[in-house]
Amino acid sequence: MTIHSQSDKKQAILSAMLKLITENGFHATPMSLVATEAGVAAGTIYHYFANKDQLISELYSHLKQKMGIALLQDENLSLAYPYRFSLFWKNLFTFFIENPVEFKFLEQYSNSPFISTETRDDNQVFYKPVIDFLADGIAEGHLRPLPLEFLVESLFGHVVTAAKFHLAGTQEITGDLLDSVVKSSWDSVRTEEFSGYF
Amino acid sequence: MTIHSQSDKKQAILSAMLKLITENGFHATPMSLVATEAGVAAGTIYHYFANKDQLISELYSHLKQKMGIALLQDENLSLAYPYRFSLFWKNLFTFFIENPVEFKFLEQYSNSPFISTETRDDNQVFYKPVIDFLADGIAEGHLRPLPLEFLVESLFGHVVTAAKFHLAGTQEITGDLLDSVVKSSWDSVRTEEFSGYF
Amino acid sequence: MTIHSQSDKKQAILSAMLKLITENGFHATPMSLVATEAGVAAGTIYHYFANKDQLISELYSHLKQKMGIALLQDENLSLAYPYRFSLFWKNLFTFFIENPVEFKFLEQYSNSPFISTETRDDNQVFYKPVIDFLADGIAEGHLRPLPLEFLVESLFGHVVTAAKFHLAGTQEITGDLLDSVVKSSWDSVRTEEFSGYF
Amino acid sequence: MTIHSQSDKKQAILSAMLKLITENGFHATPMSLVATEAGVAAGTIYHYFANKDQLISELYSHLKQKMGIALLQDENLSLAYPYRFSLFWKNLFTFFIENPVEFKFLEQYSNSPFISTETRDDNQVFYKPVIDFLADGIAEGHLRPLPLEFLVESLFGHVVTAAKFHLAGTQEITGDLLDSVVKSSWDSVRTEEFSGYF
DNA sequence: AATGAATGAGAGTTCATTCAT
DNA sequence: TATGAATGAACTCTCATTCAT
Repeated sequence: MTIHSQSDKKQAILSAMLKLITENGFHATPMSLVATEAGVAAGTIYHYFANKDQLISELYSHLKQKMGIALLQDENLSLAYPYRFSLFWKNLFTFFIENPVEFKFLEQYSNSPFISTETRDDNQVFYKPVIDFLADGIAEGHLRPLPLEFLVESLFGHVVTAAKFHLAGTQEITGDLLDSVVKSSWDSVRTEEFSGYF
Repeated sequence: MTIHSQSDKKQAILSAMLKLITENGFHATPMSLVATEAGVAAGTIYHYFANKDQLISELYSHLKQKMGIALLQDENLSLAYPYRFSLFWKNLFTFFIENPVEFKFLEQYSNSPFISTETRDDNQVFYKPVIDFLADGIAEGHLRPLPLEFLVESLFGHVVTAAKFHLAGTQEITGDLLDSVVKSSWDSVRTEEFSGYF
Repeated sequence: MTIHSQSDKKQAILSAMLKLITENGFHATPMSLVATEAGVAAGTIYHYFANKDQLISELYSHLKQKMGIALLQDENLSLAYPYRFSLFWKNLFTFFIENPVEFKFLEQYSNSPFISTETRDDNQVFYKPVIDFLADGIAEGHLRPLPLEFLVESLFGHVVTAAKFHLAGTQEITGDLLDSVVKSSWDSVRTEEFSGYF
Repeated sequence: MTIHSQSDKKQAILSAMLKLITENGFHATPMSLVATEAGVAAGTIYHYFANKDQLISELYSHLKQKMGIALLQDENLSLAYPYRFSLFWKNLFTFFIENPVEFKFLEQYSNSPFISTETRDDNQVFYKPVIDFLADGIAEGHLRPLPLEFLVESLFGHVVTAAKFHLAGTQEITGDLLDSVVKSSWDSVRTEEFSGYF
């Protein structure tokens, strides 16, 4: 009679690493501690992951995918462009503030040397629908003709900044304030045509 | 005839750490390597810095100050609000793209556990003039009444995103594109009154 | 087929430390040398002991206990007081000269800053029967009414001095000389009543 | 205008080492700390002492000599043997309790590997008069015919034990108690002839 | 004589990883 | 599959000692 099923253990290891690395950082999170927190033996980790970097990398991929799914939730192609924009924006924002630990991990490690460029690129697939949505927005004159990749990073940055501010705890971003913030983001990319929205 | 003056050595250590930590990350930058790169003995580092954390912390403070000075360059109180906005924006952007290593370090460590909250707070003084400028902007109706701290982080994020894109090398942000990007940032915070600028 | 059982390794580490520290002293006994002498890897020491101080402390406790057991050997409550005194005295003396390395360690570290007051106190339990024996001796008029703790230290000192002299090798303390030495010690604490013994 | 004269500095270094090594032990007393405590530069120590071991050794010799002088104070050859015995005993005891730091140092280092056998032997000269006194005591039938060196160590041990007990602070050894303790020591070495003294 | 910055070997300790069970 | 004792390279940091000034 074991406490963990096989995939339970893998999940427990990932969760333990997520929790510990977010709290203490990479170099203050020894594998032995991950093992203890996950309730498995140190050696067991190496049945599921080749090494520490692989574990981090897999955790990153896992969370990136989770984020991609959240981003696309309730996508509705029949909505007007600004409303679709708003939906994606709020989807991402909601994912961040409802998953603060995951958010903090992604914030800290997306640009760190622990995640290889290859790993980063592999996980872009989950965002393709939104990138296409933005490309269409430029093509159809809803969005300014800024370089697409810049546009993506810029908008992503807006949501991140808002989520960090919200989670800092001084002032919640909800209701009217949330709408103002989305409008602020939208105003930075929309063309003249859409000045009336929101 | 010595090769180093006293402050030369301290500076050499800071530079070596900046270079190595940006390339390899904190935990892949042993003090022995810093010593070699700086051309000093391992023990010498400990004459100037109490420990590795202190060294990182002092490096952070040093660069934050340098960034603060660059931000305020050519400040001109007689200019119209949007032009002052544009000056600060471009000052910061220029500092980032002209000091890519410093930029990468600040990007990577500003929010990391290696920098204590105290160290972070201590270094906010250098930015006070710009924060006041933004607070005035809201008070005088040039900027939207968003929470001041959010506004600060949001605008800072715009410059960071632009600098990262520029440095990625695919497409330079200069000339008209730079103006478009500044306008995008400005449009996200300005009130209706200023729709005509840029 | 392994060379060491689990407790073998712990014991090997304790023995190695005992040998080396007695020969060279604390600060000339690096952990790496202890590891080599014990036939284990450096890291292995830290499975059994939290740090060097802990290792010394545990060694001390171990030997104090061993000494306590030797001291009480063949205790015989039906013997006359002076003969019980003589038994304890010779028990301790024999333990010292038969375990010269252990003796030297205890000599060198019992009063050193390496052993915490707490550790020292914790190990007094092994000597309680003898301390009671001495307290009874005063109460019953066999021993002079000197402060108990002084009496204990004084007699302990006699045995230590004799053992050191014996081990120095110039002249063995056995036979008649041993009896003279025990008598000397006894004469320093006995009351008039017992002037005839030995 | 200097603060220290030449020999002042040497003395300051010896005093600083004595204080620090007694408080913290050898391996917790770095030369840099000795320099600070003595109010001199680290390098200056090496003008007066070849190295750390030499410094310890010289400190040891210095204190042994001081102890020898104290031991022989008020020596009076015309006194009866037991009174001369008592004088030496109390001289040594007084030196110990009036110089507790020096006493602690001598206690801790006399038997440590830091003091070479050579250094130890060199300093025996200061005690020659007392050793002769004891040898005479045996020859003349005042003292038991125990090995001379054993007698010396034994009596020395008595004084040390008493001084340690006194300095521990629980109970002072003065007045009648001091007399009892000297008598205890005397009784352990005197022949029958002297049973009436004290 | 005196300084103290600089040295660099070596200390204690950690921890990713292995492997016999 | 799971264990966890064992490994040993590599880490941060200390400190006795030197030497240019």
